[in-house]
Amino acid sequence: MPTAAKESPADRPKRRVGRPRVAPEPGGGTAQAAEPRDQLLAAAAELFTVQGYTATSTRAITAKAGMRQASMYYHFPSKEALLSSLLETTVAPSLEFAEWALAEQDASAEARLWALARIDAAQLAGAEHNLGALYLLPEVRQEVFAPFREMRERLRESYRELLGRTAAALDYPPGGLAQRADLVFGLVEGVILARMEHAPVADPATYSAGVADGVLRLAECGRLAAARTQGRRLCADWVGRSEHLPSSTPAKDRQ
Amino acid sequence: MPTAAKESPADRPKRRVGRPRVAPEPGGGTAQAAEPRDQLLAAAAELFTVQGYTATSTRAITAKAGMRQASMYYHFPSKEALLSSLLETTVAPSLEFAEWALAEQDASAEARLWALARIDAAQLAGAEHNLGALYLLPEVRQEVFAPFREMRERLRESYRELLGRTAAALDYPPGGLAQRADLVFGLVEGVILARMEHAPVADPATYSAGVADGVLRLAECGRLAAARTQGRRLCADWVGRSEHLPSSTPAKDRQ
DNA sequence: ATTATCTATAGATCTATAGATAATGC
DNA sequence: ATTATCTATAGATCTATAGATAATGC
Repeated sequence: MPTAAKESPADRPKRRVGRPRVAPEPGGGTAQAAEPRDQLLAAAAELFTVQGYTATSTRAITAKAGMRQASMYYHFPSKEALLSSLLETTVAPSLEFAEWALAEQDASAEARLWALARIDAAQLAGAEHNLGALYLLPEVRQEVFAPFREMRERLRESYRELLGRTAAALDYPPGGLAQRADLVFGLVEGVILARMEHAPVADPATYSAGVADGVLRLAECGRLAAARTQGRRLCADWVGRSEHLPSSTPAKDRQ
Repeated sequence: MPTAAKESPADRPKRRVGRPRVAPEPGGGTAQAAEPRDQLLAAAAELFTVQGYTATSTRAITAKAGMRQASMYYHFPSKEALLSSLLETTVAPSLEFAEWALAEQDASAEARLWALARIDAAQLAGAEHNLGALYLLPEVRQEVFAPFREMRERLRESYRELLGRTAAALDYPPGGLAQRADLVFGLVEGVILARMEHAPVADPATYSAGVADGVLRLAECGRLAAARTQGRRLCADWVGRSEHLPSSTPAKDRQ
């Protein structure tokens, strides 16, 4: 008989290699069967978004993940690495879409702008634990996190670029484009702020479509209905497309 | 001869009561002649907004203010009290305007909404050290800061209230008002996010008027020009009004 | 005497490392 | 033998308090 099934069918507690944990899985939070690395990421995501980075101790993270403080360092070299990993998985999907949309010359700039806002807002609204708030952590200004700030800056640039290609942009006053782009970006990220104070967004799909509509209103593009129709198609194309590719993000990040 | 001039005319270094400081005023930052309490607040404002609350030590604050770590506790009972004081002076002015505007039944809801956004955005854009970012600090969720979260919630409510009184609101879908209010609030607070990543806003007056215009576009109020004209008048009324009153905020907070 | 600072430090953290240990794999 | 955990702890913080001290005020 060749090698037995690598993943046990989850009907038994799955015996793992290595010294067993002494700390119990705390009820609720993390899925029991998850990999330790993912348990740590999930715990850190919740604590960093709610309490902040410096205010969250490695002890608190590991307690929530169900292990001892020092065991974290078997999976991550530092506390910073945890935040880096979370930042990475948060910004990457939106940025990938932005760069794909920029290249889709067939669609109108308005439709692509709508679609970008729609995808971006949906990701912010739908993610567990308001991950977008991680970018607002002051600690992200530290030099270690510069790569993620740059990714985010590229995302902002994509908004500016698409906005500049809309027909309405021709009528903006000099210097108005940059300001308008700030407003647009702020509108999308308003999702983060809303989540910080309210409960999680009830219906991400509707909400993010409303955000995307708002973006076009702000941009003073007319013909909203047409752009929305075409934009929806772009979103659908992207989702279909990325489902065939070997996804870089784990399946549970999608929804 | 009666009591001499209480304030020396600033031509001499002004001899203060109490043991002299040993730490030098660090160049730049704080005005030399400021009160120690204000020096601490200014230092904390810069450090909290840039580095975050927990990541900023009392030692760093006092070093920037030009005194020793323990001397802070003569002026403030705790590090939390410093943040509380900053939060208070940041939210109070906008909230005062909001409550005045809500009561000004003579003006249209559109004009008052424009004016609120204008005043609020100008305060966020013009303040030194992006003080609005203090509300985004995760630590503000702690119970001690609940009063300030409530003040801010009342400000958000004011936006919702004015938005609900616009003519356009009649056409919003059910449940659309709350979402629209979130978008509006997010748009205004986008100023904070823009400042977090860019340089300070070059021209707060123009910028904040642009934000206020954007709010009405988002709200789908027509007749923007009329609302803007009336809104500008409301802003002017308020500024004139508050200059006669005994201001609760120190003079240097205005600008 | 009062004021505003200082020095020194207690006591409580917090991150990361060293080295032991209890499982499975072969 | 390898893996994934554990216990224990070094070393570096950090906040707040105790008590001394160097000015001015009267």
